[in-house]
Amino acid sequence: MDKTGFTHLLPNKDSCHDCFKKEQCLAKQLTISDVEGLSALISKNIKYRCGDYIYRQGDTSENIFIVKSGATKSLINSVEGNELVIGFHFAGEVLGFDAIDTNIHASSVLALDNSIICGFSRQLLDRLCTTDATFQKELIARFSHEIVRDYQLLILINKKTAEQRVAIFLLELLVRMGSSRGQVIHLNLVMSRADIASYLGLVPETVSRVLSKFERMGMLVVKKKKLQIVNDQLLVKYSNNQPLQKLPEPNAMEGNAIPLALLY
Amino acid sequence: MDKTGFTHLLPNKDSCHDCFKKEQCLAKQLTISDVEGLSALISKNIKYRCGDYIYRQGDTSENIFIVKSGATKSLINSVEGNELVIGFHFAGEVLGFDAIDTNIHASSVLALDNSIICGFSRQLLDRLCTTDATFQKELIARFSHEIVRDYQLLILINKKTAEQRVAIFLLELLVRMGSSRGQVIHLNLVMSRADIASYLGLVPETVSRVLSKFERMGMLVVKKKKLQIVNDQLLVKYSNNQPLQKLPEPNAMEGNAIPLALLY
DNA sequence: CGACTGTTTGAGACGCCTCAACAGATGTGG
DNA sequence: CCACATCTGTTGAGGCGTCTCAAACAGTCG
Repeated sequence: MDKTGFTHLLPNKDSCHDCFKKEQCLAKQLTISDVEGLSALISKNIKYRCGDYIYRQGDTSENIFIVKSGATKSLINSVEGNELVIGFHFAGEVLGFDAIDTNIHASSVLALDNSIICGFSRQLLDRLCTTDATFQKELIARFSHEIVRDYQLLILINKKTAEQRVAIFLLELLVRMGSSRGQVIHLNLVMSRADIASYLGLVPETVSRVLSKFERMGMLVVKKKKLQIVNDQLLVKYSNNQPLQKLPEPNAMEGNAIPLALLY
Repeated sequence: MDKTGFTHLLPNKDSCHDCFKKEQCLAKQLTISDVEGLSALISKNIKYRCGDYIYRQGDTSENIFIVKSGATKSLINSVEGNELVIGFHFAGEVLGFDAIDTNIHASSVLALDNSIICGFSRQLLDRLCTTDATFQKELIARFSHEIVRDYQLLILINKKTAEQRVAIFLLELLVRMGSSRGQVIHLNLVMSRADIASYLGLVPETVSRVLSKFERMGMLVVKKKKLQIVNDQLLVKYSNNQPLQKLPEPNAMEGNAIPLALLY
């Protein structure tokens, strides 16, 4: 409510050369040298608070954005008014590809957490495109990557059960958070159940039920937005829709975790 | 069966300048002059027969393709083996964007009909990207467009009823086929019920049922793959999930169309 | 403290899928 | 030419998974 669009734009005092995310930057070469002073066209380190919009559907596109820290979600408002979450974005990921064609954003993006985001002006984009073949390839590669990602999301929503969707979602988060596998992993969900549900084509109640079931199965421990992944192998099996045996009824286990040995 | 990948590659005898689709071409400027002889890098007028693959998921990407006539579908095979139709492509549309990043196609494309397709080598793509700002902008615009299209498909599959999906699908086809509205329109579905179903996240039986219902409502006449759209306004209403009154039971009408006056 | 939001859990409804039977079109071979 | 198989599309009956609706609870904020 009180947070709508409130942002702090810091002066460009930080050089790209010192950026702690320069390895993943769209324009890596600017981080090596900046002979033409192009990095002045970058609005660095814009801080957003949880709930702030980075841009809104329908806005004129001024920048491409790169998430340096924090997390965001992107969503579309359909004509009926309900909103659909189409993605979550973490450090190193690029925002704003949906507006390059029409110059108008087809989706909104807002911060799920306090986030630092780097703004990359359209002017700079055009300039680098024409002068810098490396940048160009990188840009096109990211476009292509985005399309492939959308394809996967389509499969996810089209053909998977609720349990598969949640399992896949969690595994995907594990990968993107860079966690190592095969041990107890703490996963901090920055998004709400409603966000997850919308993203997966479900309702919040269903997401909640599935997480509860996974907890009863001994796959994970749910504590609000903190998850402990106890058995990611089982999660993988569920993501492939291969539950190993008939599941116990909720009331049959009284909320206790099943001995893992029983499941193999 | 006997059609797998059988294609005819004609010599490059046709100039881009004479191409009947040059207005929609990705590289319009080649159609004006070809000073550098770049159009020799284009494999023109490759003919595909119904069922031929243009490329397969996993193939190394050699070309970008532009549909000159006919129709194609693109699909992904998921790990479980079932295939998912993710799009249909008609004259003027570009194929192969999914492989620019990895150089490996993430989807397959095959002809739904006898089709003529123009192959645009990756080499030429790279060359034009670096030398031609207009081409570059056009390419990026088409990428962006593809992403927005995927978003819309996500909404379609995520939040719509079966009837909405079919109605939206038909209206979309009407637009892309360039038909004028407000009169009886003949629509030739080149794809099977199974293709439509897969694309819309349904099963063929459901598509068939919805089409039958629409026919009973007096919205259209179904004759195999030939559709007559009788009342597209009603189709629009159904696409917004606003059926006007309780529907009559199938057996109540004995297959006769409802007098349209009853519906308003 | 109450108001509010987000989450969990349960009971019931409903939409779409599954399975099955059948019709029509198409192709094949004798 | 017909008999037969195959494939696509249609229609029906029943089941299941997810949604809807409702209630209760926890956590947060004023």
